[in-house]
Amino acid sequence: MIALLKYQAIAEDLRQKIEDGVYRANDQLPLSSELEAQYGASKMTVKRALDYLVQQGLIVRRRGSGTFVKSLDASSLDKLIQHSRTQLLGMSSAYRGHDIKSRVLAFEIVPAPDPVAARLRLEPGSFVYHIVRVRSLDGQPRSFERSYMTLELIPGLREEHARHSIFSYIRDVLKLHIQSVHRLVKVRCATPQEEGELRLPNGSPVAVVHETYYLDNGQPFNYSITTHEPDHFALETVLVDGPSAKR
Amino acid sequence: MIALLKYQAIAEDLRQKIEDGVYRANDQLPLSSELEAQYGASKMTVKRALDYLVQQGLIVRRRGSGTFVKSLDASSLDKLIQHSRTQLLGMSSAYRGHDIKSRVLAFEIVPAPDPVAARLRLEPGSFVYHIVRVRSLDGQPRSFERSYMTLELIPGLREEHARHSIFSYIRDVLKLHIQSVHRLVKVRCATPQEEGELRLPNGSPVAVVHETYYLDNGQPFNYSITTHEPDHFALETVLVDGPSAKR
DNA sequence: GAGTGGTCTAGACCACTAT
DNA sequence: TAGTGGTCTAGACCACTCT
Repeated sequence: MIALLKYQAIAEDLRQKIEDGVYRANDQLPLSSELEAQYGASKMTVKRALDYLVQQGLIVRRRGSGTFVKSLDASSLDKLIQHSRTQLLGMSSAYRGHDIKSRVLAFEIVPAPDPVAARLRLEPGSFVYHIVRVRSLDGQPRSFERSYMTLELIPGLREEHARHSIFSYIRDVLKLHIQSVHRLVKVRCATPQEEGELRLPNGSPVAVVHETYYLDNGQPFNYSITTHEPDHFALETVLVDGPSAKR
Repeated sequence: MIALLKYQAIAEDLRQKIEDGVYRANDQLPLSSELEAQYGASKMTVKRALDYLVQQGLIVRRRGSGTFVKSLDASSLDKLIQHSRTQLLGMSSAYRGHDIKSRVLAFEIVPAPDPVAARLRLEPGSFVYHIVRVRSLDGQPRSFERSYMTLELIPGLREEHARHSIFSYIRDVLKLHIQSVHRLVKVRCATPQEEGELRLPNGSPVAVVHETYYLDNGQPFNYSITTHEPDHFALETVLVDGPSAKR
């Protein structure tokens, strides 16, 4: 286990207390000054911890009045807590404990098609891995993924990795860090191929997620288009208003 | 115009420079120490400004090596910059300059159905506004919205407001602040009513967005289910990995 | 080892809410 | 006016990268 930063430890502790019902919906949290004393932390550090929970959608802060647990129903609370733990993880980590299988339909090296080259910032015709997989959860096909990865940035990738976790190869073997993912969600009808692979009825709707993955040096290394069957697809986000200064 | 906080002003200035091409993809930004001198700001404040840009997906920071503009293609950059400006705004603000119309199909006060009462944290049977609207952009129907708002929290709402902007009534007249939105996206086939209102072909796929809006006191005041026609629906998000301390 | 960003502190001062 | 959270600073010290 990796040691937590102080503000993360404070946030984690408070999150646990919210999860355990020590602090309930609408409760006021201890004052900042009390939390500072309690955790032996400075004002900035406590603030940072609380900001983290605001970002995750669990609490609300109001200048002049206090910090409160959001009025959430049990199911939303559960989902938020789950969600905050699985933000940037691949499917393999997010669904730990389930039986995840990846069937590899294609694993080849090809010149990048133009739109792919643009997104991966490659010279037209640069070589990329082209990987097509069907991913199943507990035996049921859930998503159809077509992904393009820059050959140069991810050397030595094998079909073997595609069958398990490409991300663990990148992280554990290549020692590279994924910094961020840019995601675009759209909707359309399944193609005949998708209907076949995902065992969908004719004309079924699907969610199409376009993702570009970036390393911590700012380079995109993976562009993928993933089609999700509609019954289990659900994407959650929390949008929080920022500070707005001097009205 | 509202005065910007110092870190926001710095972030804004740097964002503008990225947009203007002063800093281009893969460029290294000035060192933190140089930015501190340039803006007359402390280390923490500069860091906060840069964190803001990281959050928006524009830059990448690497301890020991520097801060760099992400390697983005022009179209992604445009979208990100647009996106960062329209995070929490309603449709009316996000599409300023376009012709937005809301046709109100229903505006009534009813006892909250159970699932709605749960999400709005109301006693079963409490009264809520029930508003159904079709929203059109430049004359084309884009979304079908069914929304439930807590009567008690939003007094005095009239059909008139629903035809224009409910949010501006809440903000400007009631002087309430929207703190956050919890959003869930799903996919399914359009219902016959949706097909009719959105002028969709039979069996068309639609994106269904469930949103719960919270005030800055932590109370949910609006639960809405919005169906979007598939051709123009596109939802973007940026996920960024957090700090990870002491490996 | 020299240079980068990251965390944390202690405290001054500001903005907002409640009463 | 008392009490809340928010911003910003100056500086100590830490963690990582590069060469």
